[in-house]
Amino acid sequence: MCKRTNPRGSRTGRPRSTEADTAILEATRAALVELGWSKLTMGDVAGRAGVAKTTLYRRWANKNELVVDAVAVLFDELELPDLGSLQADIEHVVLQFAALLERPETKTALMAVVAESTRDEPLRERIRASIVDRQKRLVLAGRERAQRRGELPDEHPVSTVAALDDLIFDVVAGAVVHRALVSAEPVDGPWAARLSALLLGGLGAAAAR
Amino acid sequence: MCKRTNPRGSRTGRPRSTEADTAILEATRAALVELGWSKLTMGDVAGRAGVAKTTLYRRWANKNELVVDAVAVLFDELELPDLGSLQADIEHVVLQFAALLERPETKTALMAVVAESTRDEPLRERIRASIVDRQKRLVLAGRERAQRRGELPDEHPVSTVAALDDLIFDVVAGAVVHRALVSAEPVDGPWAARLSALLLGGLGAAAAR
Amino acid sequence: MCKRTNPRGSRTGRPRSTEADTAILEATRAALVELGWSKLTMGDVAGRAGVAKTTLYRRWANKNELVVDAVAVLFDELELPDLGSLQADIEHVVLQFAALLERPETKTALMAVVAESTRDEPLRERIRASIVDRQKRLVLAGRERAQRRGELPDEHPVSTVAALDDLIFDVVAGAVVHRALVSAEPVDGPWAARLSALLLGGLGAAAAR
Amino acid sequence: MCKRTNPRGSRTGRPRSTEADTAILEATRAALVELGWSKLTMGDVAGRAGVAKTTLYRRWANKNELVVDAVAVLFDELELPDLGSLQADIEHVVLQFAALLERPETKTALMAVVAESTRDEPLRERIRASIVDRQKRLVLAGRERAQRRGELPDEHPVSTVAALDDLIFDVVAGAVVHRALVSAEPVDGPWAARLSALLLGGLGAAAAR
DNA sequence: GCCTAAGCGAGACGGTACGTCTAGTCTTGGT
DNA sequence: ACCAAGACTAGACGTACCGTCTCGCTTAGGC
Repeated sequence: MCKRTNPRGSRTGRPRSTEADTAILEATRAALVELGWSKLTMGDVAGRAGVAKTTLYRRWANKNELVVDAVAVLFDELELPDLGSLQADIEHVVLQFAALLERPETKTALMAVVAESTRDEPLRERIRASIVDRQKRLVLAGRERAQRRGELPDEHPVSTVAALDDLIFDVVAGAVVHRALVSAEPVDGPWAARLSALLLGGLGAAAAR
Repeated sequence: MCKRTNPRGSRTGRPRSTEADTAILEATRAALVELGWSKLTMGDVAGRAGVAKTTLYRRWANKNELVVDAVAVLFDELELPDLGSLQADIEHVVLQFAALLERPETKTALMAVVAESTRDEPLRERIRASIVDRQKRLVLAGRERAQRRGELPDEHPVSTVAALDDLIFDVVAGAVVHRALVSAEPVDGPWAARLSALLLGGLGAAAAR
Repeated sequence: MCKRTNPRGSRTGRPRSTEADTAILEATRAALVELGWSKLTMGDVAGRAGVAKTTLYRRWANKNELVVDAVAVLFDELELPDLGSLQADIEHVVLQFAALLERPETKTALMAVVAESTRDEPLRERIRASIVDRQKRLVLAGRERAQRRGELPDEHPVSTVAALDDLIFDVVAGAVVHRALVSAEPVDGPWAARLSALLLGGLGAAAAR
Repeated sequence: MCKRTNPRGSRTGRPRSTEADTAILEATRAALVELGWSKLTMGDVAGRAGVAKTTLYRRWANKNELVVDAVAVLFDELELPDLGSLQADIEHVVLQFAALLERPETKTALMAVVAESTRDEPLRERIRASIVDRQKRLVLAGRERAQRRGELPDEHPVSTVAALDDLIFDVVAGAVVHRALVSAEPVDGPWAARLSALLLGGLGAAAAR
């Protein structure tokens, strides 16, 4: 999560304050809400957290890594309750994800750190570990549940299944992000319904709605 | 494109140097390639273009607007030749778009300006006008061509058609961007084939590949 | 005085603000009075002068050089009016110099920059040019005047005279500084009288007072 | 020398390490040689001494007091062997003192702590006790010896004698320091001879050399 | 062929944030 | 009570950019 010099935690010296850890992450989210990514400053975060700037830099190398850690936890809120059909499950997770992207701390931060990550391999890895891979579980769970229900065939080899999971993930997440942040149009029930229809039956099915 | 004080263009005074215009945009793209979005500075661009900083600010209000203009023209390269089937057309445009996102000047700049735009309405409008809406023509053309070919039904009301165009746009563009920049996996032929199968026939069809 | 990139002053670009120059030097002296050398900060000086920190650094490389320039002008106040005898002239300049060293902006700054100069050759040169050599004129004038009065012989070779001037300078300035700042005893009329007696007639003469 | 909480030395608890005391003072002198006053840091001294920063602060209230103690001992090297005449004694002590001021640990530290002391009364007192007053013994001894030799009259009242001692001290020490550190000229045999001639016989005598 | 308004390169300006450094204090566990 | 280690607050450092503002000079229309 944040850098520790000693592998198994040093035994000597004053230990890091865990209160500072949480105060900093909360302050970061608050600053994101108020200021957005580009106006967020380390000094401001330190001030909000009641902490010296050095305490931030002792834990995170730079703004990007701090923000990734601060935002990552929000993505753990996403859940996939069994609503009885794949269609309903998809619509539900799409709306949940859209609600998350509506929040000011995520909408500005997510794109910004992804943008930075195109030039910063360690940051990309951190994003993948903290955010991206953690959400793939939703696709996995949904697909397996649909197979159990018989909504999807399950005789395919493992590699095909993995490729399909990746595809679904990129399509759903990408479509929602693009709709919400690039097109800047609402991700609402009808749109979610059209998207899930497209996924289940292709363009023809989507057009029929 | 860039701000002109007088509505119909002032008749008096020294006219703006068009050489400066193009030199600045080229310098901006070069700086994006070398430095990426976050390390690009106005002073550096001015230096590369052999131009004073004032000359930049006379034309663009800030870094974001300059970068949008510098990058926008690249998106006009996208074309949609008739390859005989909707499937082929989709795969072709997906690969074209992916190639564009591979270029360092686009990959870092696109996400960054979108991130900024979440807090900057004029910037969002500029992005929409310069980049987003310009690419919707591809969806429009592809969908109409498919209808002419009989691959898609065409009796739907206009509003439904528009909503479908928007959906396709968000799904295709979103999926490619997400795959390329977030998942950081290659957008290659097989993946494009799977995506187009999904669009045409839904998950079942995609799984069959 | 302060660094100028172009030798005879660049013709191009916005010229340096001379108001800023004087405001900064005045602010520096005010800060020295209030805070002393070690608590004086560049940011504070900038704030007092109503100027950005960069404007300070554009003119002076560091705190030391700024302080030397700010304090140097104070030393130009020293004068050597003809009081009729070498003894009176010496006592007068000693008391003047002591009054200067009483001022808080000089007393703390002078020793501090001299201390720094032991590790910084350019600074030593600046001190010599701005402060030290400028005061040697007093010794020169006083010695010549005494020779005209016949209080001192004048048939010596030039090199001997120069060595004597240097000696007098180090003895008088050194004694006053040491008395005022190291011994921290008052430099008053009686002490000045004893010192001048010593200079004129040696220990025996000083003891006789 | 350094602070002890209990007046007669506490009986309870672990006693302070005397090895640490000497290691710290040696490390301080070494750091002064390498870095000079302004770049010397407490952390660096602690590191060199193989000691925790806390251990420094347990003994000295701050950097200045530590440096005064570290340097003070060097001044105890000064001696006043009987060379047979006042003139020879003066020249000898002048050259000794100059040699001391040549050493990097003294030249930078002495002026720096004096500068600090202009704003710090306890520090001034510590300097006086540790350094200044300790050297006055040389003046006292030299003057008494000269009186015994008959080189100086000895019928003066005590107050006059004390004032003369102070004057000699300020003149000699001040002149050497000023020559060495401000004028930055060598304090060599000829200069020492001129200075002692001045002291013994005044300007006329000094000019005659 | 002048006049004049705007553009131009250069670079100083006020501001703001950066990431680093140091001072001096505090908190661990261990001697 | 001491010690080593190292985290802590506070705040200055010097640098880098931003976007604005003079400067003196250039350039092309309109007169």
